[in-house]
Amino acid sequence: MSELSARYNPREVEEKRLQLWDQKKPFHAEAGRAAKSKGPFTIVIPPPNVTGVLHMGHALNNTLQDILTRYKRMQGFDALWMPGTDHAGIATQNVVEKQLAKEGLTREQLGREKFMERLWEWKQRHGDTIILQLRRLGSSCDWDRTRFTMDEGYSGSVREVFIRLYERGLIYQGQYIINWCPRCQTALSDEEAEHRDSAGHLWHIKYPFKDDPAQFVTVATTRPETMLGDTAVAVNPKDERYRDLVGKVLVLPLTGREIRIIADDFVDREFGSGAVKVTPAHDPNDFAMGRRHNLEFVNILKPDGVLNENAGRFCGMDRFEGRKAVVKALEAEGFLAKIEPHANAVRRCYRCDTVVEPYLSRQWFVKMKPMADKALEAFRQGKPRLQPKRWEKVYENWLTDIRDWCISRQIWWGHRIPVWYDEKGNHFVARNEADARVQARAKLGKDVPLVQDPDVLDTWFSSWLWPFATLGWPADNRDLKYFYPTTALFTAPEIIFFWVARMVMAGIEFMGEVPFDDVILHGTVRDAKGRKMSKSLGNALDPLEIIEEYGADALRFSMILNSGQDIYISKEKFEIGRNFANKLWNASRFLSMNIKPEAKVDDFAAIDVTSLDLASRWIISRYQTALKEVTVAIDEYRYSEGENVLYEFFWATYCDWYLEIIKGKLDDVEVQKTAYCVLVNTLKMLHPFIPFVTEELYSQFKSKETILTLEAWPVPVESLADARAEAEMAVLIELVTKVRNVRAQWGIKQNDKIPCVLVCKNEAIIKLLKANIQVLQKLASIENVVFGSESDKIKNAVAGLAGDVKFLIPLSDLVDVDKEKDRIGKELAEAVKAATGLSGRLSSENFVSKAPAEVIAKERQRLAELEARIAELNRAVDSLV
RNA sequence: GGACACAUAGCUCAGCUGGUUAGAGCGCUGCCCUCACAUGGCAGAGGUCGAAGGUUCAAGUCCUUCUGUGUCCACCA
Repeated sequence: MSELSARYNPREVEEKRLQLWDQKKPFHAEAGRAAKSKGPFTIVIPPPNVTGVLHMGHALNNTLQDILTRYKRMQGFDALWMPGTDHAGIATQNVVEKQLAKEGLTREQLGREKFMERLWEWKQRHGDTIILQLRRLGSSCDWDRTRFTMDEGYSGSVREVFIRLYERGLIYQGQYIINWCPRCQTALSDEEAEHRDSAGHLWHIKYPFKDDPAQFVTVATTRPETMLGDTAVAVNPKDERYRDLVGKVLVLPLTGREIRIIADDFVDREFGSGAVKVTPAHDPNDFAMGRRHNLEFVNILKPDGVLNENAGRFCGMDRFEGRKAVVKALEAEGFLAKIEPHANAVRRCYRCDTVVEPYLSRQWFVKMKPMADKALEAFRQGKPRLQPKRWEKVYENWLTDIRDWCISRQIWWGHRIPVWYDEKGNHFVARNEADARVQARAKLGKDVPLVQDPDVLDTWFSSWLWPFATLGWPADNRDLKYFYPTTALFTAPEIIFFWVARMVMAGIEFMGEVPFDDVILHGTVRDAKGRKMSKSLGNALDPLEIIEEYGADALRFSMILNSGQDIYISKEKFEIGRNFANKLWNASRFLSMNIKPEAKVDDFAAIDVTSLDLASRWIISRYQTALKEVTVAIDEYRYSEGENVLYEFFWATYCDWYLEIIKGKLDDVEVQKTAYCVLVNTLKMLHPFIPFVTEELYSQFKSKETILTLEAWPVPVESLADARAEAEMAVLIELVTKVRNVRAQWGIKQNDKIPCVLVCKNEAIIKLLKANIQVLQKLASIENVVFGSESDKIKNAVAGLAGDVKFLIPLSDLVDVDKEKDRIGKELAEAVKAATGLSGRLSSENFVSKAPAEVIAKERQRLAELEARIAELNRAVDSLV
């Protein structure tokens, strides 16, 4: 291992490791493959969209998954991490359409077939890129299983689900108000239409009565152009002001259409004038009212957001242009009562940010309530758990107030809806056209021409099947049985509704089981100023650039160390990870230069602990603690904490103290063994976090082709915890620090060995210091140490050393009064608890009143005595100072 | 309009069920290129734990109110 250079070169090492992993496929999972299999462990990747390249969010998300997967694999689970990508319907289609636009083409001009070819080309090129990038990050996915939501097999699962849901009465087609994006020209689900606050206006318009044009009713609206589609005015039936007017006829300005005043409970008497214009074809509430009152539905918009012939003289105008024109006309003709500023939330397309129109159209829907109820039932039994817990309420609320899911999209990139129509509009839900024909023949008694529904399914209608469709469902196979349900899902809170909740529903519906035990919702990656990283803001850090410059380990390490709620990251942060990897490299290099082959043991059982020096017993004990803490932290998904423990242990404890101490003791083979054993096991613990450098170093010590993720995770050994060694080392460390401090203050150079008198009244401590005098001398750079416990002895000692003595160091071993007080208080609480069985705060309500008075009195008496003793100690301390 | 989260050193954050002297990294100051590492070592300065009350022997930690910041949800025109 002598070829190790003084500086760690991540690029070289990572390339080498990636090649090895590619060859040996150590991440392949199958039932019972692990040496001593502990059973299945499964994660499915949140499939990245094929639209883009790896961003920091992916880097975080996949690092988290990789940490757990590598850890579980080391623990002996058959660890499967299922990779794949998502076709991302609208998003991908938009990107390719933009590309076309540059060539001056539209998708209609190109035609469906040619356009789809372009999309598949895009997918071929970009789908593989992101997978490659995930590999460079170190992700230990079972790459041979990589799935794509539009793969043939996967598409079959999607069709199957549609058909089964239809057969179960959970899918229906209907004419409803949906969210329509005039730019994408497709329907959107409620989740895809995001509310965004905007400063708008409230226009008050006068609607005159037919039989008395001088009188009018005033209505208010934020979208004045929709008045062209009004077919009623509604008031609250309990509203005194309008009671007598219900049923009267008004004349709709600008159109001359006669509309009636209706009464409906929906209307809020307090808002505006208390009268509402009703536009059943362009507002979801009005739509409902329209149904209740049998109103006419007047659609005034074309799919592209341009006013149609129903808009009369405004026909041909864009909706926003039309808005201005309508207002102008109303004003000119005296119908505009007033305009006031009004803040309201406008829905926008989550893919292109265009203002969405509530639009009347025929779409396919999934009836959600029955599935949501089952999901709620499971949730109440604790499945899945969400972390952090606060998201559970959000999740529960959404399921409770669920609305039906509009799943048809008027785009081309996606799964074609498996429905065929005949000329009369009968529909046949079928696995393929041949089946549809069979159905049609059975129903109609003859062959008729059939046309498939031109629409495709919402992209999430395929994503929600991800945990089982990737395993081959509906085919009943061994993998599906073994690896489903999965263990944990790592994702961002933004997609709890889009994805997480729906996966739960699909999992229960088709597999009879919630698809994961734990859902870990991690934060968003932001820049140093707290802004979301995005291409348009220009503040996005490119993970690949970071990998090039600092290494994938550095990227992973720094990111995890910084992960709190949200992650604020800037380029300099990656130095921490880079430096840590370098430190690890150099410590290993140090050992490789100083250790005999026979000292290379990786089991503590091979070390004769009884013969070990204090520092070695101490580092073994500290290692045990670190191991336990890291294991618990990973089990509880607190990775940054686990990483922090390792960082502290390895750098501050192992390198800064232990390695420095043993530099004078390296001729002792047992010490060599200890140093090596702790290092090698620390490499194992670090491996899930920084897989490249740890495996490289590990294999340098072992054989070149060792795969560290297949080695066993270390197991703590209780008997190696050594409280005495820890206490003794704490004293040594404190003393050394103190001496160094004094030296620095007195301006003594670090290499200058100086004589020294240590003053201490505690015989046990003096004994300890004498036993470890070499360590003391080395680390504190002192010599001719004299211990003094009484003033005359000190005087003699100083006299003996004559002019050489630079300073005296008194070691305080006085009682810490505050600490004593705390101890007494705790004792009191515990004593009362022991006597009464009650625990809690010693407050009047919840503790004292429940505990028998005499117990409290007795304990309080004791407390008083103890406090008196403290007062005494206080005086003693004061007199010493 | 509803729900939630956060506020700790100049900056980014730890601090889990209340209990030693509130920690780390970066930055800053001073001294060191000491034979693993200057992507390093040693030492140091810097905090009324957002504000005000309260509970407790004990509060950064629990309760109430306020202020500030952020996130999610929402069919009041």
